[in-house]
Amino acid sequence: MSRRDGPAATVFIVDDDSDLRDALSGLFRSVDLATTAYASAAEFLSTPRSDGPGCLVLDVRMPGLSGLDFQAQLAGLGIHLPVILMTGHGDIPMSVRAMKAGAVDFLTKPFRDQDMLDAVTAALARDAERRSRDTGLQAMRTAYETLTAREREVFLHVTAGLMNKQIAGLLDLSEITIKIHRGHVMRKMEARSLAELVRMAQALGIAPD
Amino acid sequence: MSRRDGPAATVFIVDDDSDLRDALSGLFRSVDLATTAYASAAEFLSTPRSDGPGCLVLDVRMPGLSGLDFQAQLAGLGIHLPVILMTGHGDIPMSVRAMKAGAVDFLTKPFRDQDMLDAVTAALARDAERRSRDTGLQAMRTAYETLTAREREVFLHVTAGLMNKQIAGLLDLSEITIKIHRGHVMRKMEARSLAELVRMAQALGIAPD
DNA sequence: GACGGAATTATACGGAGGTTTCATTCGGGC
DNA sequence: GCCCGAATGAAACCTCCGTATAATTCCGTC
Repeated sequence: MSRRDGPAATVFIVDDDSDLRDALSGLFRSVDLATTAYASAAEFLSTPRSDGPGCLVLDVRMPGLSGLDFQAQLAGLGIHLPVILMTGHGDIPMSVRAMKAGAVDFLTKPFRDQDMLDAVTAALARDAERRSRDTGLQAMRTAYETLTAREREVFLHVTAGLMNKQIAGLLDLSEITIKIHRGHVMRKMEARSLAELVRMAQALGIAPD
Repeated sequence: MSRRDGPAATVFIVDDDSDLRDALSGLFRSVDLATTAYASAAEFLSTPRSDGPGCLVLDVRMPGLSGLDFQAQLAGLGIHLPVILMTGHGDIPMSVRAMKAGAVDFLTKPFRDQDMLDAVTAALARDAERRSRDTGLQAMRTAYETLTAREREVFLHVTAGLMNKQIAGLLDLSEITIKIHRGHVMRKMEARSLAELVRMAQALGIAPD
């Protein structure tokens, strides 16, 4: 509860150079950021870790998986932490590739402490933003899971703007049945108005076309 | 009508090196891309130009405004063309800055023709995507402009999910008046259902909170 | 001063939404 | 065989939405 970036944000450092790991750890601790350091991507992956807010600071050149390769794999592993890359022997194509892949920043060693701190601040802000976007969405997805197949059909057509009788015609059902399903959808999704349901459909990516 | 990127996509080249301008023009014409070249940012800005689809290919080092400075100014000038930067004497911080500012790519001279073509293809795709997003939005904004102040208030509350009588209470009006305004909103916005109106509100950034 | 648009409200009516109650059918699962 | 949830639907009832008609007020323009 020390900074504006929220509770328990952790900077995960992955670098094979123990001196740099220590230096970075000290730097981040000096601004009250929790820090955990690893000597390799493999060590990071094999160590149990809470999925709290944070960001990754990766060295590009490491034995085993390079920082760039590791970055490319993260999404597939379900890890969405923002990434900051650093390198002592980089080139422009490398940095461009990293930025295209979504890196927050790409720093060349030696870098100024303040540049690293700025990058981490930006990364934590991005993570916080993603998390707040995700939080509401997760509850919606969970609620959506509880819908039956029929209810999902009705959900789709209702949020597309069709009237009950039109949906009834499409699905070859009676209007009263649509009303029942529609009521179930509203209750299960915890929507208090059609407008809210439409917004949920948007957030869930349930487009009419 | 020669490529999948739509009608009349133009590559705008801005570089003070006339040899490179000619080479790039030839390259783009070889794949049926319309091309216009300029020797400086100022020349580009002072030349009348249709606002059709396209992208910009900028040299970083130019007399007058540099490619990076020019890129930074584009949004303020209402120009949203995707930017590809190229340089013969760049460094990593420069490329990172450009990518952070939204550049599609950052190429170092000499580059392979195919790399430039790939970058342009990506840039045109990004432009086409932005345009298709913008097209519908522009019509909505125009329609929204025709709404009176009262109608906009009602629009806001309706798409927030409030009932007519609740809106009437908030605005200290009778329910029938809300119904009238609501009808006007639907007609002026050309929305055929409440769901459609809610989606428009989302697209227009008219959030309840 | 006349005209028109915006805003307001009332009455009335028809259509659409939503819930409750009751009832039937169909598949699983114990 | 029995129970349960999902799906279906009919009847009744109430609320909400939407429009048409008509009227009043205010404000700015011609």
